[in-house]
Amino acid sequence: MGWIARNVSRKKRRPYTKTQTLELEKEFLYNTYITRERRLEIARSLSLTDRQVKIWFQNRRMKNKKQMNGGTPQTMHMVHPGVVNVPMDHCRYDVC
Amino acid sequence: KKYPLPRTIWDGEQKTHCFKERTRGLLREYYLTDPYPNPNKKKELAQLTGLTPTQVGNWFKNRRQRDRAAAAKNRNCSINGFGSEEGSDKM
DNA sequence: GCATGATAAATGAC
DNA sequence: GTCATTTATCATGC
Repeated sequence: MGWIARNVSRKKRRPYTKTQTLELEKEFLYNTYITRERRLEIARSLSLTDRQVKIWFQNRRMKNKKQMNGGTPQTMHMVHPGVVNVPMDHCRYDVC
Repeated sequence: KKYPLPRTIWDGEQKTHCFKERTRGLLREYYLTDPYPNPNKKKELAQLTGLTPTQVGNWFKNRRQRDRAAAAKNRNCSINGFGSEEGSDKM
């Protein structure tokens, strides 16, 4: 693959804060698709870039889709069955 | 523990931390021939092992990641020597 | 403490 | 946009 000759630096993965994730989840509950305008608004309020919010929604839709058809829970880090789904599997600090 | 994790009705590979040796062997074997299985192959391997296709995908993903890390480490250890490139001893 | 499976950000092909 | 993938990180068993 191309990973041998990869000179262009990749943006380091930075886990989002609890607040950031919570707000994004809230927005996702209202709309799984976000408008450009709303995206800019959220990005500004959460100190994220427009692109980051966009990507977050894309990844979140994929996660949603997987949860929809995946159905059977056999993962190690599942949320409590029976408990109304708390958005966020693990995100501990507000300063990541 | 964070979650008690009740044992669910699931007769495949359970929520174990580590898959069965037979499962790992099977995945390993295929990995050597093709580290990038297509969705159909993933499904097939899933049926063969009792895992979900996602779990199979995760296994290959982790395997590639850790192989790359090992290869990179090798290259660092012997910058102008012969790094044993791909493939790690422990899988 | 490390191996291992799963997940969260980020990228790129299409 | 989706989707497979990479990279870093998390959680857990041993």
